[in-house]
Amino acid sequence: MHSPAEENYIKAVYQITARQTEPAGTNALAEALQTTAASVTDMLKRLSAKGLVVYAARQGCTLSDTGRQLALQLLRKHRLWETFLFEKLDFSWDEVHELAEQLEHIQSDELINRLDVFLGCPQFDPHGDPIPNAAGQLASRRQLPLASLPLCQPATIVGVGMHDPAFLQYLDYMGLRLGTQVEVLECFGYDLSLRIALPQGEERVVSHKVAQHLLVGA
Amino acid sequence: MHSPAEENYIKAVYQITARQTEPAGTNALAEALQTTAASVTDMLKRLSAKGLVVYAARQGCTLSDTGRQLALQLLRKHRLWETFLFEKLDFSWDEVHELAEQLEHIQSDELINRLDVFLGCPQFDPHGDPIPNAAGQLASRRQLPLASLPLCQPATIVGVGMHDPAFLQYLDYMGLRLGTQVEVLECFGYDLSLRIALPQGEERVVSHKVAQHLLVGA
DNA sequence: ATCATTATTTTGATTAATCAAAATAATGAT
DNA sequence: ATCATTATTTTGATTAATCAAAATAATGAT
Repeated sequence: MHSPAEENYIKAVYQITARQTEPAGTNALAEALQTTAASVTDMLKRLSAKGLVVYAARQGCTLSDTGRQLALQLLRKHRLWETFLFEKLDFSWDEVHELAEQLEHIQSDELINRLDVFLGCPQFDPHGDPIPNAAGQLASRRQLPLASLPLCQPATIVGVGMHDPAFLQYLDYMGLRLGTQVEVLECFGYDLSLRIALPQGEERVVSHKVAQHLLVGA
Repeated sequence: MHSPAEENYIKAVYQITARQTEPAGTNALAEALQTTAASVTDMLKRLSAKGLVVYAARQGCTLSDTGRQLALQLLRKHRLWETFLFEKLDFSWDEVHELAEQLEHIQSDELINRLDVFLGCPQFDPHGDPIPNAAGQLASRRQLPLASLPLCQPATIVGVGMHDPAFLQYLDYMGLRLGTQVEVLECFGYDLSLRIALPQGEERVVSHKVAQHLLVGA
């Protein structure tokens, strides 16, 4: 159906257009895909001919409806494979992304649906990101950065706003995992770092940057 | 490291040279890979330059030591994925091959070793074929075709000599699965078909062709 | 409005993988 | 030994994916 290269472009367009209102630019795509602008222009023409993207020279690129559906299916596959690797094969949450980048290109709806059932139809992946269902729908959830959580209001860690392996390893080291109960005890005005309470009377101090990328549900 | 196309050639050379003493011919490879002789000649030159095969024009092709190691690792990945699909995702033994053809190209030793552990380090795949270990070693086993089993000697189905989905579906339908106890009650001289006993007093009659491709362990 | 900078596209090439058709080597029968 | 058949390779092309360098369009500052 579609080559891995094509699928990677579709994912990149999806990701870039998800965080901005303008169409994805050639350079932004080249950056995201670790390739050159010339290659991107070339591929966008092919994807446009296939009806997966809307593209006109120098206007940038957006996904068509079919392109968006494809992107959501890829996201579904990626996140289900991540869940499999984390839950069943005991990979850590900083290791699963790279492997899922390969696994998401396996072509079989039947396989992915059975994997979904095998995993118990999870709603969220190991990073707390929502897993699209077979129809491409994403669960939504009430969440806010730990940095925005009021003092003395217990909450649960439900996700991360950054997927950098170093950040994830740091969170593991600090005992800050999905599902962990947290409560902000004190905010230091100087650098906005937070003193937080964990279960069993444990305490941690985390920087503002960390608190911005730790998502909690009330 | 190696492209899926290269890996498929290596597998084909392995399979062909496993069942004959001569090197694999260009046409035989083209047939196995569903491609043309011209493409094969071309690829053999590239694989030879990479040191994976031994090839000289019009002499046919054999695997080098590194090529053989690669072939065994591919076989390991293929059979472990088949086992996963069969044991965990409830695919039937006639469905697993095609999916494993894709999955075997996933590049990660760590992944495959963890999958191995997750599956309980199985020695044999859903067809009863041995799974190479991480060092490329294959378990061997005493086995013979049901057609060669003496009368009134109980045995267990341990493998199949043919992987055609239609054959595997037929065996399922007849209740002839890996692990099933069988005993030959009678051989009909006319067409060499066999009347066999299954557990719980069940009986079946199978053709000589079926009996040749059903492998049993005494 | 003009010009320098920046973003994007075009041009010309490359590599991997493929094929059809033509050329060549090997084989087997006489 | 010769010739027809068969197996294999070569030649010339194609497509997908890529890139460096050149060309072009858009943008923003003056």
